[in-house]
Amino acid sequence: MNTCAPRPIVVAQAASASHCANCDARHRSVCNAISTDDLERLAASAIPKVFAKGQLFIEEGEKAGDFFNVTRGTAKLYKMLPDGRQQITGFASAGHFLGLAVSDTYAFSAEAIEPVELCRFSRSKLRVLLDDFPALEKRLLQTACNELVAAQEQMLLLGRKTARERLASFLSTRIAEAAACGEHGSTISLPMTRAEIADYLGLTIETVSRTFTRFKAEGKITLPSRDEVQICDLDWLNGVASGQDHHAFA
Amino acid sequence: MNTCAPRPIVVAQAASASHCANCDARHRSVCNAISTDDLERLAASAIPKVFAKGQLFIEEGEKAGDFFNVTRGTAKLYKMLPDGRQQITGFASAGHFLGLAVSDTYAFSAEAIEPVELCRFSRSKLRVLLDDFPALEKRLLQTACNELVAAQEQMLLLGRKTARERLASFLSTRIAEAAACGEHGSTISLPMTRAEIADYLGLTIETVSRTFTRFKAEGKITLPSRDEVQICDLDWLNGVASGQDHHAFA
DNA sequence: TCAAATCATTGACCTGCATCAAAATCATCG
DNA sequence: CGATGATTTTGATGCAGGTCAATGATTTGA
Repeated sequence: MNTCAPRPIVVAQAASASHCANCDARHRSVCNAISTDDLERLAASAIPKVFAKGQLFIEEGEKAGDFFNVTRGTAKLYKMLPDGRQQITGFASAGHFLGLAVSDTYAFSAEAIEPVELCRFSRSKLRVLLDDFPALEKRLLQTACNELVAAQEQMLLLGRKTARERLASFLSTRIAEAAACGEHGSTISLPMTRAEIADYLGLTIETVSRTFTRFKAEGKITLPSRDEVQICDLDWLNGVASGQDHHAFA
Repeated sequence: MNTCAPRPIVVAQAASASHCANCDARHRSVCNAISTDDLERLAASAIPKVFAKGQLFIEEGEKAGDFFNVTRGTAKLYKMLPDGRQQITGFASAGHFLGLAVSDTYAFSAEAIEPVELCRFSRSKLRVLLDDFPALEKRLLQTACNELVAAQEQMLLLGRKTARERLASFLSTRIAEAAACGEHGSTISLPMTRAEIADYLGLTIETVSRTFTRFKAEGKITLPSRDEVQICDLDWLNGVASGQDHHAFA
């Protein structure tokens, strides 16, 4: 069974306490552009939904009728070629806004890689919200700019970095994201499989696995469990990630 | 000498006819969000500039004080690794808005690959414009979304496509862009060198050259000159670009 | 007009990562 | 549990595209 609510569920509250007011992801999502007083307006347009691991909830090429805001869990965003080759363009976790596209069809697919909770906005309802709350639009533009910067960084990775550098960049980014969320440990947990890491980094499963093994053999990381990585030498990791010593052999 | 104005220059007009009103690129840029009546307001904030081929006008990591809107010519946008490896993330031609970044430093560098004319906006002046013209902000968000979609497509290319597919995608996109600008011929002119194409596609100069040669040998394109490509079989090109027949040998 | 510099093409060879193929480990559930 | 299937690791081998090295072609400038 896929149960998706490991935290206490707040059921059928009085109308005054909207689900938006209780949302853990609010402060880190675009919704923080809406003042507390206006949260009910927001809550009226946002329909909470839950998807089990493996469920596809955005499909490339389909009519783009809805926007989503992830409040819990992680989804992979990806594009595919007709013969099945897949490129994951990003992982969306709590606070991530999905569907930013002017076109009337989705440009990518999205699938839950662990139980995902999100809020759904219809295109039309979002338009009304944007007209009523210019701050929300500003916030959305900011978000889009940040994603653009991340996308450029990923292009550098995919176009010019070696397998070692790609995996180091991936781990380095994850550590930084965890730190930004207040988790300052040296261990990160990876909700995605090796196959998904490979599809994100433009590599194969085997190369990802071998590179993990080599990092471990070099004493730079440990692998406490299948989905945990402990970074032993963060400076070294960041150095490799940024492409220093491409041809050094230390 | 680098002279950059092959078209008649409009000099020192009466204040009533602003440079924005005469701008060829206006209708295809974010500036078309501003009504004709308000053009003077826009012109007062936009300072025209010219850069010769080879000039760097945005440098990654520098303080991001200005935004730019290209009105003529082409610039390459790129990121570099410390050892010189370069990834071009895009080519910006007339109508392209540059500098979209929330951070206070530029995330990429920009260099003119042919004489470039552009309008410069200071961060502060742009902010005022955005506050006064919400439509401009909406337009900017649209633009950012479109670039995001293009970036995702490029990630698919860099992460999963073969050299043949990459070059075919590049040519296919260029043909489509030309068509969108009203040029419906089967010949495209490339303002960039082979090295720049390579840095855009995540390949080497040699591989780009060899792939061009093979396409020519297969009768799918001709190369009338160094910077022109004529597409003989557009359907074939689009097929290869979209990754069909990865393992076909026709 | 010609020399020098830049850019493009072509060829020979090499390597990092992909592919193919087991084996080992882990997760799920009857 | 213990069996079954999924995931990960490891090994052997192959190849697409990189590297190195000339040679042509085109542009630039004196």
